[in-house]
Amino acid sequence: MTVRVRIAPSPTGNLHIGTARTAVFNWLFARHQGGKFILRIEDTDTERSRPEYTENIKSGLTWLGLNWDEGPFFQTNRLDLYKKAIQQLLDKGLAYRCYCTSEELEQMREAQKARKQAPRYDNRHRNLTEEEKAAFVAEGRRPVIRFKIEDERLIEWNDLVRGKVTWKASDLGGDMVIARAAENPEAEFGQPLYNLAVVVDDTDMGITHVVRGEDHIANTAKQILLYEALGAKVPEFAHTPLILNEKGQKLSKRDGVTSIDDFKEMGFLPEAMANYMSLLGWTPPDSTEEIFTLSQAAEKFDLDRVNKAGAKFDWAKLDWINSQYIHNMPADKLVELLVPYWQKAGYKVDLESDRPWLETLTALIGPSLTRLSDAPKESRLLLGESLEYSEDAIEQLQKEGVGEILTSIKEAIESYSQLTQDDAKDIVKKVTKQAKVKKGLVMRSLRAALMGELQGPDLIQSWLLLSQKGLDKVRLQQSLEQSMTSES
RNA sequence: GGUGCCGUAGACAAAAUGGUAAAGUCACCUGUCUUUCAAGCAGGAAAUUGCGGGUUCGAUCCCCGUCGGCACUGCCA
Repeated sequence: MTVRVRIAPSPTGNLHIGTARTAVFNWLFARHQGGKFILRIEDTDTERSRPEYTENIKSGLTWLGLNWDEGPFFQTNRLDLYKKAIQQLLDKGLAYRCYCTSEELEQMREAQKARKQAPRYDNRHRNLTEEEKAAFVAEGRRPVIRFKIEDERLIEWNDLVRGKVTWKASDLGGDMVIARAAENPEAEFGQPLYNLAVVVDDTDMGITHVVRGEDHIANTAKQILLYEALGAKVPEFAHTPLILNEKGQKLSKRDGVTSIDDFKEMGFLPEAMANYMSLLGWTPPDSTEEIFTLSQAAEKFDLDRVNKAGAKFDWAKLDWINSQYIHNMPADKLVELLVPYWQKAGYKVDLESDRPWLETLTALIGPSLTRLSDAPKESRLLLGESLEYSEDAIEQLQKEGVGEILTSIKEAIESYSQLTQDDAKDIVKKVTKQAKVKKGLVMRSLRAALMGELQGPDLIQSWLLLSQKGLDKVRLQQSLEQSMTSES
């Protein structure tokens, strides 16, 4: 039997991290089993569904490297299938028309709550007489279709993550709505609803394993009933733990950044995101190494190593994983990812005309980056024209003898048309000897003069970069003025 | 209110068919390298395995209870 799994997002928002993580698990499972990973867009909620969200979901999955083998299928293109299934249930007497108004239902639930009872539909229209039906119709009411749920049923399945799960049908809230009321008075019934559409699709698409978040557990119980009613084979189920926010609640849009787009924008790499998401609730068998690609994970992935407890989302760990990917990326590749962030920050960089310089810059600041978006901040002193001296840099510049040292360096530079690394080192050595001071003093002073700060990436490299832009002389001059004015 | 699930260090978590001092990773701290920061490397600290009881020679792993957290409880998905 070939394994077939699916990710079935609804296009009512951008690709959410929770959906993406579910997609990761499905993808890993499919790849490990040599099965198929299918994308299905659940757009039966026509009110809230938007094509741009579908696009966002597709591009997000693609960005993460979660390629699908079939689809995307759209539920709105498959309405006939659902209609047929609903009609079938109606014909078999397993479903019926319910004419309750939403006000009536709400009132009923309120009353139940007031009596401290569990809110549920009381199946009041299950056995309407023809006269009663006719009366509702005459009132202009349009019915929904409800699927009968027999309270005494016990639903059981062997969950691939949680083991044996049992559910009493009486805890499912009464007969469930599977189709909305028709908007068109001619129609038999309206839009099919989630649980019905899912079961029809999963059956039709030959889905063998349904891997989804544990917030769907109650739906699984309902859906098993539907599979049986439709005479379909029940697939295997696996319910993964939820991703939790800092407070331990299900991560939701209210927690700020939750869409994959946002993470991309913030400078996270797709490999890092996928890596981190796979670790949210799953551990590889020999788990001392936590940096791995999706394909490497797929080799070892198994649902029985998926954890049952919810996983708290940890920015620090994501950052660390992201930094690992950035640090291990060759500069010629990394630079291409950095350019947009520089440009967004207002720096006029042009990869085509300035590639070697930008690549050297990238190699220099690479190890300081946690997110791609750190690039402007980490490289601003090398990219920017003007310089603001920090307090300790000014202090450094005002130290005795520093002015002379900088002057010597400035003079030394004049004799080079193009400074090389060796030249730079030679100059430092010479000036150090000449001034009879420690090398540290020269380096610190030079750093203060060139960068305006006392800390940062390798100074010689930074100097060379500035030199290639002709900025070293300018800054040396500027710092000399700075030290003079302050000295007086 | 009901139902379900979960509860190992700040976070993610491993392991034991019940058996010697409970993996690993991040964060944190220290050292090292360096002109400096970061990265890297080396090391350190951190858990009476939610709590109480039971079974047992022995439980964190089994049983009972309890507390806490979360999820679900829609003509959303």
